[in-house]
Amino acid sequence: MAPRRDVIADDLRTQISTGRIKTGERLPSEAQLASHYAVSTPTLRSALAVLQGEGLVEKIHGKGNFVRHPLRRITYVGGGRTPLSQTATDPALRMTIRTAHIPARGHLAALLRVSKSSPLTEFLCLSHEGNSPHSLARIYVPRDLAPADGPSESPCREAILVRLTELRPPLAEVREQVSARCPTPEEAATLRISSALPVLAITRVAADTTGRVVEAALLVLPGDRADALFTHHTMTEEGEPE
Amino acid sequence: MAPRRDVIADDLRTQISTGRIKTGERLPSEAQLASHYAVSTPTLRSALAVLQGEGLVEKIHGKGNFVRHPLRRITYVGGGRTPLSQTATDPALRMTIRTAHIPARGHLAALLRVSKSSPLTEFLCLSHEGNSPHSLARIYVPRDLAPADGPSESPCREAILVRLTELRPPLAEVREQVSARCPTPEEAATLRISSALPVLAITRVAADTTGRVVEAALLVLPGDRADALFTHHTMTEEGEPE
DNA sequence: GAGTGGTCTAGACCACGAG
DNA sequence: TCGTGGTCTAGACCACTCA
Repeated sequence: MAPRRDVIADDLRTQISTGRIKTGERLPSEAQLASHYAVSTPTLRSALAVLQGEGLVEKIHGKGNFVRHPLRRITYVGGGRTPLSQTATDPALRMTIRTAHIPARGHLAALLRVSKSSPLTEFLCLSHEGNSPHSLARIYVPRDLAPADGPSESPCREAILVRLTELRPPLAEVREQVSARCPTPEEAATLRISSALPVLAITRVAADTTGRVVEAALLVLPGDRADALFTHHTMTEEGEPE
Repeated sequence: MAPRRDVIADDLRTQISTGRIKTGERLPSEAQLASHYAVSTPTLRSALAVLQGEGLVEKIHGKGNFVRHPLRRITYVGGGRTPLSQTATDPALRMTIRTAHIPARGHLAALLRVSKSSPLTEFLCLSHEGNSPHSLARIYVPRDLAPADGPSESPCREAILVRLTELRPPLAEVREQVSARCPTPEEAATLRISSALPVLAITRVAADTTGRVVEAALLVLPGDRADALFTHHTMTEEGEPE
């Protein structure tokens, strides 16, 4: 005999996938659902927790439980040609970028192989589809390689990143370390995902032909709406993939 | 004011990390802990759930809650040179392999680009450190490329995989699709992880110079004990990394 | 202030593991 | 059989959102 929690979760999942509860719509209140299924509130809440873990439902305190928009799955393409490869593939994504000038702190200094408190430029990129945040990227470059831009708030979309790519010297090596983990509370808040939803965390370090690190990027992609793809060509004379 | 759940989780986490509760040891029973912290059992259980989500504690029904051994983090190295790159780096890992002959079903047939029910050999690899499973790999190759081995149960460790690597033609392209997700119930059971712990799921497809797919692998790496590393070299004449 | 989710309680009963 | 965790109840009280 299956736990009531799972029975209820299954039922709601079916109602969502068959469209009986429409996407973006609010579910009945937890109290209503609990009495409808004749269970107590904790039981009902644990059923909802299952759906949250699957990324199907989003709870908003004081407002209710909402069916999440099934977002287009994006694919991050490894190899470091562009700062956020997915923007190239999917023009429907909007992107907001915040620029800041900061000194290299402990972890970053090590990644970029620069001395502590040496000047960096940080690009905080958040891509959206509609109102739903889609991915988060923090890109750090030594300040002398960054576009000398105006103050810290620039609305000019991807132009910055394009310029960033043009400015930097040809890359010799791109290392991407990938891990699966739960988001930090801040990441969960910015991406508006449950803190139980796995994210793909990618740390990308790109070095030029002299061995100098020209970029370090910390990427966070919600597991339910993003993959990463790495293609490795052997025996090919510099065969440009894509 | 922080939730009691988090206060308790913090306290237990401290006790674990300072060694006051030793690794591998059993925690006091939930009832004892609940009365010690003066909370109800559901509250205490939700505190333990936090620690399970962090991979610090493992519950075993009917036995108790145990502090997990902090396993060596392994690194999967992309590029597809060896079937499970981490074995090369870490000789302390044991590995059990089960071989089976199966027909290509829907998903696999597509991955390997073979017709349905064409013969495949499946290698089911489970790597261990001590008693703790470390990673799970299901490797599929067309049967004519597989080592013609004996019956379905062969204990001869990595020899099979080595032979597998030697047998296959030189690779031209390796595509690795990486995603972060929660494990399926079966995966959670074999890897003995909580079903809330994120895993890194890697689908690797390797093709030879003629474009024939010679291997498809489904890798599952628990997020708390494995990363993946992809290195991309540009402008280098076939510079063999590693 | 009305309605929503967030947390917590004190106890019940069931299912699993080991002796 | 006994001790363990697994599930569930019927409420209580607090915190957030919005009119």
